[in-house]
Amino acid sequence: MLLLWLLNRYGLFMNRPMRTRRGATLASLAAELGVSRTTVSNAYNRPDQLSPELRRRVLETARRLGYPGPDPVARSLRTRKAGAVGLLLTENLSYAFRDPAAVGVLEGLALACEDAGVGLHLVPASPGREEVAAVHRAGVDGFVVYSVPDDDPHLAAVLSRPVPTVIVDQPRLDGVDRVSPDDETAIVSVADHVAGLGHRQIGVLCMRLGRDRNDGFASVDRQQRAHYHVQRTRLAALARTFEAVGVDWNTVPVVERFDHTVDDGATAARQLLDTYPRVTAIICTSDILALGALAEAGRRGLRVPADLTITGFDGIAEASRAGLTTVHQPVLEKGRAAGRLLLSASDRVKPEVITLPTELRVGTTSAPPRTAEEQWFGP
Amino acid sequence: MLLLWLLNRYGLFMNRPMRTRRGATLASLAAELGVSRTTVSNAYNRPDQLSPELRRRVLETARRLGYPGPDPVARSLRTRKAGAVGLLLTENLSYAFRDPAAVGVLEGLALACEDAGVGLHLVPASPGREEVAAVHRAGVDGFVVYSVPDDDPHLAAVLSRPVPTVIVDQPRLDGVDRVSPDDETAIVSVADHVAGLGHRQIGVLCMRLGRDRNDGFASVDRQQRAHYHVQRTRLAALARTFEAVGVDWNTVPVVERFDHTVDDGATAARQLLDTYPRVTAIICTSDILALGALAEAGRRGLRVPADLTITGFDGIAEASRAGLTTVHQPVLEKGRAAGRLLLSASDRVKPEVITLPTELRVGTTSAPPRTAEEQWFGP
DNA sequence: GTGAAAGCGCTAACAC
DNA sequence: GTGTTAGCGCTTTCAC
Repeated sequence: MLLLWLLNRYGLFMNRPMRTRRGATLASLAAELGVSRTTVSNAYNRPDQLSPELRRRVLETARRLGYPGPDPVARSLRTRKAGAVGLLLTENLSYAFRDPAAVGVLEGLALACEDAGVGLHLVPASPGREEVAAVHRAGVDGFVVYSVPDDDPHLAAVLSRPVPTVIVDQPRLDGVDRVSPDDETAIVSVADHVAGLGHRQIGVLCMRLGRDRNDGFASVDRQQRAHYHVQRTRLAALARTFEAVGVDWNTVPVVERFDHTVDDGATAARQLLDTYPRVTAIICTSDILALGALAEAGRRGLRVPADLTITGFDGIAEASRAGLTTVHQPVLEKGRAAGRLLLSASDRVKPEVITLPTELRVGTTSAPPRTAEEQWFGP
Repeated sequence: MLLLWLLNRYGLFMNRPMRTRRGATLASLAAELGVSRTTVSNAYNRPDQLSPELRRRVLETARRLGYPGPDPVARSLRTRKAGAVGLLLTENLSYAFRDPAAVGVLEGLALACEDAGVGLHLVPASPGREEVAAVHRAGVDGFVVYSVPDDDPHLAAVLSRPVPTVIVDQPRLDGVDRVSPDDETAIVSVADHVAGLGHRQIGVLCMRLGRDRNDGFASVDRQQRAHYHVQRTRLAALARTFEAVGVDWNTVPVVERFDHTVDDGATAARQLLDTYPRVTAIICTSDILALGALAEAGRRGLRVPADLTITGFDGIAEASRAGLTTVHQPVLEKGRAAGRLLLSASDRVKPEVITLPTELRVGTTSAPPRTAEEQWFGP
């Protein structure tokens, strides 16, 4: 039994006349049964189109011949439906799977796909790899693109394909569906909160601003030229808000990190505090970085928020556990909305942009700065 | 420009004579250029087969006509290569993405796929859904099946497809490639450790034993009939080890949980301790459950390991952070090995089984039991 | 270096 | 309820 199965599996077991040594096809099944291909096809796809008895015979013969049912690729070619959604994620997977915000999006997207009964095809695309062939090779009905830089070659490849595309977060492209939080409002709410507390000596920790690695301070020029729309927007909004309360943005240190881990957040905070020890608040463009900053503050014996205010962005579970002041965005919903949008794309004609709500969550890591006197003499 | 692009995108923009309103094809491109289809195909797939000049012309015309390159599905049909690996995961994705062990496997698999430049196709298959159509619809070159019950219908569907399959962890099927840790040895090392410390009043927390929900005590019969090979093996090995030191396994409470979360581990521990307060050690078949048990112990004011020994299984990062005594298994390697095995499947003929090493890691959650006197009068 | 012929395996009209 | 016809869009010998 097992032997037969193996032989059959490896295509060595052919009990039907055939030129090649491959398995049975719908045509060969039809021939064996003495019916037309249509009938066999119907047995699988439209059970109501043929008598139960005939259907039983077809399926039974199929089993006997080891016919595994209609070939999905051939069917896709014919029906012009791949039954899968592509996900483009230009990030190390090892990282993507560890970032709760990314996992949330992935999960939401997967849920939407599951609801629709379509597969989720992860396109292999590491950050370094310029190879976009994988995008062209993916047999999918559409793509979800998650947070890539403006000039990502994979994104260009995706857009060149004649299938609907939904971008999550970034970049912002006219004519392309998008799902993203109201980034501007969100970051402004944090900035207002921090500025409102009275902080004027601030520092910023941000994520990668370009496809090139720059682990260190980011000049205003670099900030403005950032290839990542989200970071660019957040920094610009911060600049505007603090300029409005009299802070010269040119004097505000912004530390960039290529990788996005808690450790990187910690080293970024260290770099910031080593050079600018008088900073009273660190605004981070992500919770992950903020958690790192929190760790570094602890290491230096700085009390948060008494000595230092730290804020994040995203509202991941770890952040609320740590009591981080942050902006929450519904990441799972983001992914799910993207999936739904994509799967309903054929119904629409005009590009749609879904903006998700965000919410400032004041935790225990933000407070008014100590006065200069307090700083030197204690409260 | 944008308008043109949009029109083209939605197939309304046809500058070529065509019956349908769909985009250009390789054939239409060839016609336009006055060359054969072969030449156009070569321009994409075998650049060395035609003059650079001609190739340039082809690509240039393609761009002009908005031809997105060879259709991946048609190509797959012709080449009999889908360029994707299917992943069958009969578990709520929301859970799968939260379980570090599962994420590790996923990540390793994704890495292997990335190395090979093939996509990873997540098959939509929730636990409840009996719908196996998605398996048949997936255009993939093979499947990786991650930890499903013996009688999973999706698994049956996968095996009916004429593509190679690699099973990770469970079930154990003759003739099918598999990658799994040495479960037996691993759990015995924990059991020996606990038994060696002198524990005789033990309790066990285990994961789902069948596709039916049974949140509560699991009879020996149920243990032995478990549809999940891994759990069955682990429980059997525990039974054997403790019987060997004089414990009657019939008296050992085993609490089962359908869902696999820290909270479930906590409620399971509560149920166990409420009914069997004299238990001195809780052996858990996963770190997640053990972390829950740890939390519950804290809630009850039980000191670990002074009052209660707790052990886990998997060696996830959270476990080492908590100092949990556990068995570590290389989850990332497991996924990567599965991917490599699958992608090299055509080279082999005989089924291969890869067994990964495990390692007992004694932490700070295991110690000898207090004597009866100590229990009542303190140390 | 280029082209002609021959399908890959299937489904959707439409006719019977 | 069942069969006939006509491709879906592509690659791949093999000839020229």
